[in-house]
Amino acid sequence: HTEEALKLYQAWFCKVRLCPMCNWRRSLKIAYHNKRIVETVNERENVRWLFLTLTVKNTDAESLSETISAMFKAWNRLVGYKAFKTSVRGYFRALEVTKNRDPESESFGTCHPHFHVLLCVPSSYFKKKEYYIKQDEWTSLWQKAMKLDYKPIVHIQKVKPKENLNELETYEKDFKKAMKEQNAILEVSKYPVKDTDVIKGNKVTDENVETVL
DNA sequence: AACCATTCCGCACCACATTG
DNA sequence: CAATGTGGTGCGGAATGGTT
Repeated sequence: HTEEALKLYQAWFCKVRLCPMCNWRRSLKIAYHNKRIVETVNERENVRWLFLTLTVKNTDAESLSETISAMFKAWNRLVGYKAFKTSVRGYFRALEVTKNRDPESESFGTCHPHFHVLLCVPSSYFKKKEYYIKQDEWTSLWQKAMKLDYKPIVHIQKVKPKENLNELETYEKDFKKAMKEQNAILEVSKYPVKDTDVIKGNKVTDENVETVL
């Protein structure tokens, strides 16, 4: 349904999901790719970019792989939904897994897999009712796709458009900034079900964010 | 009819191994 | 060494069937 010219490069980091070095090397390659794609698309099409983060509750190490494959399936459902198809013209999706390394924390050792998604939407996304998807709707779409019995933490924000297309780095900066902000939000966010599901900040998170773009 | 879930299949990509 | 083969994974379209 989406035009091929707008299809964003897609990748999932490292088979050994928790290996920071593999992720790091890989992400450098992908970052370079994405920068070029975003620039090219901006030259040809009048589009905006959104930054979406999809999360689930923390999981223990044993069920991590199940959770992740459930997330992939859920993602496939999500992109099939009407709302998504009409509003989104392309995307880049990255899986990130962080681990709570704070020995003081109740949720010490639990894993926190989540998707970071760069969405390409029409420039009229915010104006047209048939395009715009509110944060609540993103949340319920993700909840439905994941078949969750709780409200997942979902965050969406726009990447500031820069007129100046020559500067590749502007998007890099904006994207980094968006990631940092969203991770800051994740760090202080609680899931309503249990307080042991609080996501605590840790060094690994910051490093991963730093290296994704 | 519209929307969504599910399954199937071919394809692309990648890591790794084998071959010439 | 490069070229080629192979298995695993996810994508994406088609088809099917269920639900409203």
